[in-house]
Amino acid sequence: MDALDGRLIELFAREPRIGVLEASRRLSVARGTVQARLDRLVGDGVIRGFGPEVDPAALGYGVTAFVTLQIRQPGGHDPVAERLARIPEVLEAHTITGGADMLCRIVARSNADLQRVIDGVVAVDGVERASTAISLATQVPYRTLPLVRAATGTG
Amino acid sequence: MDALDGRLIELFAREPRIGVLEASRRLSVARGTVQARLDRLVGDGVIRGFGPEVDPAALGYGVTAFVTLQIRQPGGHDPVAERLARIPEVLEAHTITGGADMLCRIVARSNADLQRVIDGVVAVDGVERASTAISLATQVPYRTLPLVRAATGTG
DNA sequence: CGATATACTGGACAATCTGTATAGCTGCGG
DNA sequence: CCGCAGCTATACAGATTGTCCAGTATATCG
Repeated sequence: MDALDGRLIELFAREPRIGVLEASRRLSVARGTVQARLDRLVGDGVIRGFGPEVDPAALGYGVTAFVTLQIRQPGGHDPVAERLARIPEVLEAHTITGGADMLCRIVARSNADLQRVIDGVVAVDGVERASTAISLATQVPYRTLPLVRAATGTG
Repeated sequence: MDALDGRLIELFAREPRIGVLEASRRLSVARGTVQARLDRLVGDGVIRGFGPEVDPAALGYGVTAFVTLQIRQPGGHDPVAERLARIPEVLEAHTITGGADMLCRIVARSNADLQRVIDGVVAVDGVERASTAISLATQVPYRTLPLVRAATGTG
């Protein structure tokens, strides 16, 4: 990861459609270089992929909430996670340190719908207790560019 | 959003590189249809973009933590968010309901480095208190495909 | 110091894809 | 019954991709 990698990622983040050739022009390097760098970044897992980023809100799921769970320990976390994964509205789940055992991000169509989703979560076998915090506003939307810049000494 | 949209998103999520033409072949529809659908999905904001997904862990930031903040109310949330946004390791920040005022996702290079990042967060003017939960494992990685399927009645 | 490996440049090629446009067909709503 | 919207099928020029190659500079190693 050097500065060129950083600029490359930034460029593609800003204008994903430009393609390798145009990118090489913008960065003033040979096309083969861009191609090689990109292949390496993907190969190393730095870039997970170029999939479409779907906005849950545009799909009608305008309510986001963070739910912390307390798990009945005997079973362990994995079986719980496996069942949580079956709920489409559970976008993400982590085991965490601290008072709670897991933290998940869920979405719902409305506050009323949120109740339904939460019911689905607490109905998961092994979940003892759930505590919900609704996201009122996304002050900083998920991003990684500043981190890339920090890591590569770019911009 | 109908089933074709769902299959289209799923296809591009699985193999982002295939291109419009190949996608039209896979879905057995005309190329123009795929192009029109894609344009509409992007136009409607359902698909935010096709930017590279960067893995912070591959960049050396292997530690993820969720920090809940209590904010000194007089200033409001926005100035705090604005300052949090300047910290590259803050990947995301929300204002939330419940005991705490904000929840942010941060990353760091190590547990020791996490201390540095948290110090940076609590140093933000307006932050009264911070409570950190380290992510031990990502049981369900961030995903939206199941939601797309649920919303479109796909597979 | 000399030899080898690595990365980048600049160029070439065929095959493919994109952007864009047209015309005809079909189902739905007025 | 008519018109509109969405889809199919097709066309074409221009651009891009995947893949080579040779030459050069920088770095590494013995």
